[in-house]
Amino acid sequence: MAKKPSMGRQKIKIAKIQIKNHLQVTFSKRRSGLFKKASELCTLCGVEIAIIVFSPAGKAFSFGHPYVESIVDRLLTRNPPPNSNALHFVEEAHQTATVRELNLQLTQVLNELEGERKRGEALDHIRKASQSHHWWEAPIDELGLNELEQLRDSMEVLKKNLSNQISKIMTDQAANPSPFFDSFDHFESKPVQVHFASTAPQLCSFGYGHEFL
Amino acid sequence: MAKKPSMGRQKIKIAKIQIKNHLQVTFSKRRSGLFKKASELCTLCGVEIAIIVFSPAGKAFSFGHPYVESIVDRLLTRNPPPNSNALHFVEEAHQTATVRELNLQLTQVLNELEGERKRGEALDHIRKASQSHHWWEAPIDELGLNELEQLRDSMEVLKKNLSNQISKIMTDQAANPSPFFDSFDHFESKPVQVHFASTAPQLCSFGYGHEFL
DNA sequence: AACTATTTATAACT
DNA sequence: TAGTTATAAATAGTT
Repeated sequence: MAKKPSMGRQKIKIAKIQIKNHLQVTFSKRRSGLFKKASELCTLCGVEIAIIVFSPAGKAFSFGHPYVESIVDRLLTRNPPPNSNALHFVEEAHQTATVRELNLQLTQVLNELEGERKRGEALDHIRKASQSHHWWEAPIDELGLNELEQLRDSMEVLKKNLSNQISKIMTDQAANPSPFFDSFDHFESKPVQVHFASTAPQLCSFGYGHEFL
Repeated sequence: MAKKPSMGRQKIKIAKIQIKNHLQVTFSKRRSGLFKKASELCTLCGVEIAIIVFSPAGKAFSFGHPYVESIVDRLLTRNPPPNSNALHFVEEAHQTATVRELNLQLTQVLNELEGERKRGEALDHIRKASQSHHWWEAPIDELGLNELEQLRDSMEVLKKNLSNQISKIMTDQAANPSPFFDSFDHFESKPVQVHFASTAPQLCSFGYGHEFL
């Protein structure tokens, strides 16, 4: 008549579940939980929420209050408050300006993204390279400007070391001037002036999502 | 020394919160919790999720993995609007669609940026923690002539790559009358579909959401 | 799907 | 807005 002492809930790492069966169960449970949370938030705060989920099998699940379509449409059209009637004309008049503004913001953000991405990848490369004996063969295609500058400066140091070392060795042998090193002077005075504006006026990043101001 | 016996979490009824201040706090906390849950579900099950929330004040919050747009687009593709084949409709809505598209791009780029930024910070942390000096500044005293020559050749290649990379970046930054469209060569730009008054065929209701069969 | 031991989220308060 | 604490709610492992 022993009771069954279940292990109860165990702490898990938030990483892709490998066991397929387990994954399916977890997906089902957590999707249900997510929708319930959304439903409660709707009721408690009187807000509109839309959730779209594609299952591992590619099936679509959605939650929407009042409707998924209306909320998606609202986001896309950027319906501010319900007084758009009076503002509509003005907004249309400034359509071009708005587009231009958005383009500017988007460009800035894209630059920022590009910088961050390259930076991350560069760091990744550097990390991997530091563990390798052939670090100098690491591709630099995806390095960002900052990394390239850093690399350039570092290569300058390395060049000097290398130059000294070769000279030392060459002293005992035939002299062999390398045109390669001369070309480095080209980069010496290269001004680098790409600044990434860290502004995203319309959107705010936070914890797990984004806020449209 | 009287202790401080907090009431702790109290059970609440799932109904519209009346106290405005209280509602704001609850909204903020639960929205955060909802996005976290969504994030975990994404990671655990490798699924795509988009969430759109409009606050009581009408502000838009969104969560998307990988992008809100791609998920919305995927849902719409599966449930096509009745007159989606009308080409002139796209032209008619071109202005609006552009704004919408820009907003969407901005959203997805910001999502991406946040991820990259976190990743970069993490890598940066790892790098700083693991090494105090740069690998490329390592002494080369112990290298032999063959290795030095190999190194020199490698640097030749690296230098070319470096040169090309810097030139490319400088060119991109310098000559861009319309940075938005050029910048978006990185993304596959798809035609914007704007019309959501459609029905959702093959829709199944269950617990808190819907399932598209 | 049902059952619990636990973890996690969060209501009330600072 | 951000912490703290006690408690409600969600859920991982199991049946």
